[in-house]
Amino acid sequence: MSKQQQQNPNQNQKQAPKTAISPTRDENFPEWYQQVVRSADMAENSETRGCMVIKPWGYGVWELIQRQLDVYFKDTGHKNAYFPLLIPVSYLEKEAAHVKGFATECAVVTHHRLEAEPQADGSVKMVPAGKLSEPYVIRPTSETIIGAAFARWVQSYRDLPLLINQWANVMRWEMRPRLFLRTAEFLWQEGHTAHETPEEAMTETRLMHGVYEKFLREHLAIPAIPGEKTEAERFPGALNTFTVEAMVQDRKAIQAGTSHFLGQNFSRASGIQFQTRDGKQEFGWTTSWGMSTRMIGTVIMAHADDDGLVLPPRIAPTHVVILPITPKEETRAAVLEAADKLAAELRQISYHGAAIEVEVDRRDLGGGVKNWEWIKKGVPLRVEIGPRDLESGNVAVTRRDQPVKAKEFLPSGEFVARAAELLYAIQQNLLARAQQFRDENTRVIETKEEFYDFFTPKNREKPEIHGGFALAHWNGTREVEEQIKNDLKVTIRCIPFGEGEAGTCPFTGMPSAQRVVWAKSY
RNA sequence: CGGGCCGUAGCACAGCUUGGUAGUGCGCUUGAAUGGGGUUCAAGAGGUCCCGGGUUCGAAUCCCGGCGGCCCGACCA
Repeated sequence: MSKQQQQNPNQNQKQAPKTAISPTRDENFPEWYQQVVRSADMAENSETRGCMVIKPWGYGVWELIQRQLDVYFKDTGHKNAYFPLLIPVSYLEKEAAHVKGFATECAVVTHHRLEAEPQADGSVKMVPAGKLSEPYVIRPTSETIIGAAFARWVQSYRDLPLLINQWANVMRWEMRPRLFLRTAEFLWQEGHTAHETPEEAMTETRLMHGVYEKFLREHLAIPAIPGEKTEAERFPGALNTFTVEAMVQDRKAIQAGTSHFLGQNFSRASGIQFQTRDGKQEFGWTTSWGMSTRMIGTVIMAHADDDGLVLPPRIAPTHVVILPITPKEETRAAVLEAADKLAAELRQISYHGAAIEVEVDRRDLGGGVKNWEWIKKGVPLRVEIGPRDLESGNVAVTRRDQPVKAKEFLPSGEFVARAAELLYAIQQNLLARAQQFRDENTRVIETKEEFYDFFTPKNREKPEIHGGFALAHWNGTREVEEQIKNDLKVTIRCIPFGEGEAGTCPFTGMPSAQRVVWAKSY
């Protein structure tokens, strides 16, 4: 691409690109993603390696995700709390599988101060001093330190269930960062609960799993397949891991939220013990579940198009942007006044129990620059109001889920009356669209040949977007999973719930209890 | 940690082969026009050419060493 620009820079500048984002999804999906994030002004890379700066527009989306998820947590009886960023290394060591899973990506704090060390050239270098007797890791997750707290808080069966959630940042030293999708530091929530019986803990695990599935569908307009992880993909230290797997537009899978049944592994490790109803001592049964800023990346890859971000209205920081068209100085004041009046009327309208968020963009920018900015930001509704509309009483409305030029003129009053309805319709349409995309790219597969063909690009040199979700049988062994992963980089994303029909594993000819979902993944 | 590529203005890059005044586009500032679609014109600001050493009258350019980044692989909530 850069070569083309070098060869013919003038032509490239004069030809207005057909799409706001280049390259397009088909041309280069990963690069398209980066450009969407940048064009929407959501986040940027920081000078701290692997970490991002989340800018107001991106953080606004996160705040809405946070706010709405939190309601579900509260509704299901959870309370928020906060635990330390730094975890003593000895805590991690308590659970063997857990420490093994996270050891390779821990940032370690070994010192507690800096000392000035004069250099030969006269400058001063600050070097770590005050070595800690026991190092800390910056939390990659908080099971161990929350477990230690739970051990203090839980004495009796009367203290159970203990239902806690924390909103926090965590750090996992990633080798290959990508904005929102995989960064060294990210924001998330982690729920941690302790229960009296395994049944109760499992019910909790499944309940929160259901909350995630519902949240994705109703708030992010993403249909996800709920199911269980195989042993190979399980959370380190968990007995069961449940996932919601979404498909994004390059047809890969992304894990959009996980809920773990931890059995007594972590309560043994942390000493979460309680006196039972019949006076015995027993270890508690714990769960944990989390959803992160990765959801923002998921939303982008699920809904954005070649003109930039497309936000589901429920998580759009601004629902309606009003663009005053002020071609002549004489009419300028009247147009702005009408725009403000329209904004005020819209703010009286309720959408999902809160006022519609409206912004009047009065910046003195020329032409369609402003309009394109809002397109790239993914605002659900754009409304133009100009001198001609003052006379006709109309406004020009464009939905972000429709083509850029699909402008509809509506009487101003009618638009106000229908604004909430339009937002519901956009939300609905995005979900339907994503659902259709997933269905079109999900295939029931019976043979090994068909399977390998499905996941092999036609053009080896420059792989096109290919594959999708494959529903195929599996004999339940780790060996098969391993083999497929080595051959195709395809893994089992989940074992879906529901009555699975038995069949034959296409890779081994052995019996299979049910079909599982295979895909390449993020 | 292995293989490849690259460090020049806020961003994207040209210039390096063949050493000789630091460039282009976007963005930014100011002014004017324009105004239902990514607008135009004019003026302007902005650089330790990654760092250190060497060769040379002279280094962004050549040589040596270092540091940093990107991509592919490996690893992976």
